[in-house]
Amino acid sequence: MTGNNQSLKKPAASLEDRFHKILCVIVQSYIETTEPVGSRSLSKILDLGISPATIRNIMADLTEQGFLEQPHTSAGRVPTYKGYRYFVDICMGQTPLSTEVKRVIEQAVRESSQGLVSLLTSTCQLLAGLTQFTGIVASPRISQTRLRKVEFLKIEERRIYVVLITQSNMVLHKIIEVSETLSQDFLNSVSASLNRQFETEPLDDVREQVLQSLSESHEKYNQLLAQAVRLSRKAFDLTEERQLYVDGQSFIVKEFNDIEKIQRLLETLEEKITLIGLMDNGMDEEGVQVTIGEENPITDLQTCSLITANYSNGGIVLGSIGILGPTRMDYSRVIPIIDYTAKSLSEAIANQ
Amino acid sequence: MTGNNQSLKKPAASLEDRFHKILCVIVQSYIETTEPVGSRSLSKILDLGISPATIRNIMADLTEQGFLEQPHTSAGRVPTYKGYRYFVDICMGQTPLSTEVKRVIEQAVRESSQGLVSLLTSTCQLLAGLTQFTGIVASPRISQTRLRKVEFLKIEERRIYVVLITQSNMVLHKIIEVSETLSQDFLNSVSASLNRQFETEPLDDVREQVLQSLSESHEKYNQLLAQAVRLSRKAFDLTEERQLYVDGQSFIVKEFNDIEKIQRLLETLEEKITLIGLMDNGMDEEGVQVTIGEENPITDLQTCSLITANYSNGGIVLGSIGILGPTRMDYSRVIPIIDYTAKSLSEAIANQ
DNA sequence: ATTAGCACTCTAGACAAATGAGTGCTAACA
DNA sequence: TGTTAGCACTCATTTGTCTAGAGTGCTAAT
Repeated sequence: MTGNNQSLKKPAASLEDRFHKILCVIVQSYIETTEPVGSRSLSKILDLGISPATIRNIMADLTEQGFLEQPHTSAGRVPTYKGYRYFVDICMGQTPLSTEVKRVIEQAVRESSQGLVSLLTSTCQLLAGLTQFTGIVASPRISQTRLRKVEFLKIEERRIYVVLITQSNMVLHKIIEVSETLSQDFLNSVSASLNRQFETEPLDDVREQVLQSLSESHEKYNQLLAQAVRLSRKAFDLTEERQLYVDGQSFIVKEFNDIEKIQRLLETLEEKITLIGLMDNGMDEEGVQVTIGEENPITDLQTCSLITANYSNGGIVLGSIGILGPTRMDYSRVIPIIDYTAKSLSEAIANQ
Repeated sequence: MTGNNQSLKKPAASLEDRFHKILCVIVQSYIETTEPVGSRSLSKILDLGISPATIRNIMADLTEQGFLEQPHTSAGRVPTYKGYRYFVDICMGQTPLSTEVKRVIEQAVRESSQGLVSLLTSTCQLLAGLTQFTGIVASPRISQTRLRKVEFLKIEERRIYVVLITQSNMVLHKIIEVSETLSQDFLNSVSASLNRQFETEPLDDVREQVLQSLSESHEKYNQLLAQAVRLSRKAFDLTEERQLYVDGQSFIVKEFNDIEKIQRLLETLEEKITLIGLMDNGMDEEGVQVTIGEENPITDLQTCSLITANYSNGGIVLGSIGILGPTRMDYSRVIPIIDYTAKSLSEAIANQ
């Protein structure tokens, strides 16, 4: 799906040098102008003394090979997703980020030390602002993270506020309801014991171990222990309460003039669950991932490209960030932004 | 701005009965069909044996008085914001909510007991889903709420996680950074003392009192107390970190076919700060507030109507919820939904 | 006061013609 | 054999014109 270089491994090998050059220039020109590019203007841009007629022949071949297509007979050529893929994988250079942009990213990420939610929210805003496309941020898969500390805070007779602090100092919190009345002292003792016992376990394993410790201590089974187990089970039952932050939907309108397409895109962006699944697809891969047009499994997004990168802590991938824009976006500009932002975000989480 | 019944207090007094009836039917018909309504069809709908010509005369008068306008000379009439205002204030009945809708609202609000953020998020989704317009929810003005409990949790050498529980059992939390190393024991003693001292104070006053208690205990001033004061000051410096939740932007596309207008609206919805200010405008008023078209101070929203209601706890208004839709929305359908949702939300907060 | 009748206005849609960008093909050329 | 000039052709877009239809405002009759 993503990062597929399928049939096109080497540049000069699979396509003649000129083919290569012409394809790149077509994509580049189309990205700049949004206009289908014709043989005459291409001949001028190339400035290699090749006549439009020759170029027409080459373009016909490229079309046959699936890199280009024509909106209609008498229009210029437009890249297919395969054309963009070739461009991204082979032709494209990356515009290095100016130190100013870097500073903006670092600052934005550093300033929001008000906890994870505000950090992710402002990262999302940052992405949208810098790229001028729709920013998307998926919150961490918490089950993969390791726990450092648990605290229980009784806020009412049967309601307990649970604070979970991960190894990377992320603070998670939830309210749980319990059926029995538990004293704060009891809660403290449970948390103390948990903290000692499970300090470095991935969250997913904690529940398992709680159950095990129950059976191990079978003989000293008692009422309190049972309560502690019930409590812990609820506390760690976080069943992937993933969040998805989206910002800059208005940029979508700018890029598409088909009103129905706009609506479908906005609807898709409101389907958080689908999008989270999509973002998670790239969790295994490193670096920036580019999903172009029809490479995207979600039909409504097949006129778009999704640029994502993971953020992580201590080698463990937590979640991913990215932007959604039209296939004809300026990849060389956007990719470095996503890359740097993801890295800065990872650092910010590590330094918290 | 909102709730203004300016020049039109009594129905039968200011306008003849027939004027009243015709205006109402025009608004109603336009809301249903989205088509400018002409004299002929109106004559049929009314079925009072009044000829189109007569109706034309009346419509001309209503236009002169500013209740109606014509998109162009040969079109039917369309209500102005003043026309809608008359309709909402005087003509309109409210469609009572079906028990099913009520149950949906209560259930949605009740199910999300995972804390305030998720409660507000799902309320917003609920509003969008039920009304099929864009849902907007502003988080509580926390400075107005009363405090019940404060806890400090040391998550790192110089980072402290502060949990604030309000009288209405809302949980607020933030991370603060301190310059000196503080022991968890010390933190506990500070929170214990604060809890005793300020239990029922509005959050805004707490900081004041902390400073006062400092000067009062001037003679017993010591290092620890100074630290405690610094800590508390930071903890309570919440400077209105308001959140705004928006959901269902895609519904905007459905309602407007001008692509530029859509973009401007989406941009406005991304300007959270502006919107929060707008929502806060109605904080003093009770019940559902309707801001129609040009009544709205924000230019880009003047083709829309904003329906809002406050949610509160113990008589104190916390924040507001609402929807944004086109001026020609079905007010009688939407208003009861907002009303009931706001009340349910208030209850949910109270029962937490 | 109400209404019928009529001339008038304006929009939306249909149709045709002109425009122009761009192609594909063929024959000539180096 | 690869390249190019030339030309006929295609098709989207634009412009102009026309018509149908809906609705109005005005006037004169009831």
